[in-house]
Amino acid sequence: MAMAMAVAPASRSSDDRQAVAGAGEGGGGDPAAQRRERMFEKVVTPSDVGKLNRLVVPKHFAEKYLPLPPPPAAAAARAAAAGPAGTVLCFHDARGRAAWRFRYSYWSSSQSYVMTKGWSRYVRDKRLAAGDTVSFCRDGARLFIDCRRRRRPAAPAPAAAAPPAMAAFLPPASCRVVVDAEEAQRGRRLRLFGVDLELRAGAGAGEPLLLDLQL
Amino acid sequence: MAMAMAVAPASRSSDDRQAVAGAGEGGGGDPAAQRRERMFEKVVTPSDVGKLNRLVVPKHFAEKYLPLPPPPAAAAARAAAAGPAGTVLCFHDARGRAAWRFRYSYWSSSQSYVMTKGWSRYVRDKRLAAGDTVSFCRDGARLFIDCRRRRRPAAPAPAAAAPPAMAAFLPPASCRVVVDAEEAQRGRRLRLFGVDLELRAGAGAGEPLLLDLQL
DNA sequence: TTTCCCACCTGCTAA
DNA sequence: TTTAGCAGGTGGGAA
Repeated sequence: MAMAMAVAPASRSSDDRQAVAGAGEGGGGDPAAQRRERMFEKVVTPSDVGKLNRLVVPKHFAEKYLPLPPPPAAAAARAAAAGPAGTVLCFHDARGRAAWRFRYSYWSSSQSYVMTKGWSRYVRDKRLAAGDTVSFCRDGARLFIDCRRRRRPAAPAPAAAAPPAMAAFLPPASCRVVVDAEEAQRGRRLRLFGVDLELRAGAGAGEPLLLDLQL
Repeated sequence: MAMAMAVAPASRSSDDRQAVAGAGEGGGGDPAAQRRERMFEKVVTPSDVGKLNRLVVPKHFAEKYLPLPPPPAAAAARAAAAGPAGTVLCFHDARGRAAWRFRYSYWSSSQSYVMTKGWSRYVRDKRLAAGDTVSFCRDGARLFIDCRRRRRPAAPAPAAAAPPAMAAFLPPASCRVVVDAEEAQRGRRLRLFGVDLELRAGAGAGEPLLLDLQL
């Protein structure tokens, strides 16, 4: 994955629009928002908003702002094996009255801190896309979450590059759809002339799949 | 996924060949087999025979035939947290003298009943494949398990299943195109609404490619 | 290391 | 429309 991390402490740079309380659309001039301490923000990766249903929290931010009781401490957890590891964090929506509960835990296999359960709902409800930014703040013990769109909305969807409905009957050029192998293995869906094409590869695929559409 | 469940109580319908004791190949005319009460059978899914090492038992059959002490009862199980939940069921092989022990438990997270430990060995030893059928019977307290191959050893090329040109405008049911991995690697061509689809897989493909066409 | 196993998790979909 | 069921996943621990 060639995506740059692009994680930064929420600095007060000039282009840092509504990084904390959303002075633009939702927050109005909420004075309470002024008291919120910025913790960190992250430009989300494709994986963060994809089917892995988890947000990787950069380790240094995680350990600074969201410490977890026994993170690398592989203590005797057999006795208290009740329930999944980690904890549940409740974030208030910086722009509304909603609250977002995320399971937050440490994955020793990848040595990373992640938000899992609940995260996919946030991605869906906020329509988060790769390149967008999520920011985390706090006011005392109260936690807040906010997000904002990336600067350039980017090409929406290469595959959906606007094939006009009538293109099928007036064949245009040929086009090629390259499906990343990893994506393909998880189930990739294309839409062709109003028909959903779901493509799945076997387990061992190593190279990208090609779907040549000769129109 | 558009996979039909194809689970049914083992009824004595006319096409229900060798549903219980395998009168065809193995069981001969075993009179003992006649006393066995059919419980249920399931056409196993790719997951049931794959790397998840578990068989999902349809809930209504599980609750009817294989009740579990405290299934939805979220009783105080903290005290006796020793060992995994659930129980162990012992099934006699309907065709032989073997016995198969499966851990059987309830997963509250997915609200489903599953056979876990021991199941993968059965899959391996019987060479179970997706689409095959496993059936469960009993004679009093004795439990039996049997399996049989799927009827059609897999369609050679359902791709040519003649989707009429106008089908796109009068949406029929959904159809599934299964492309053999080896075929796919050599370059497989489909024709959809007059459009040639050339499909190529990567080098390492191990399983069949699926192209679900949901019309 | 690999495989199995356990207890979680979630999107899709049919009812 | 909402929801229960389940197919298809995950990380982590044990063997």
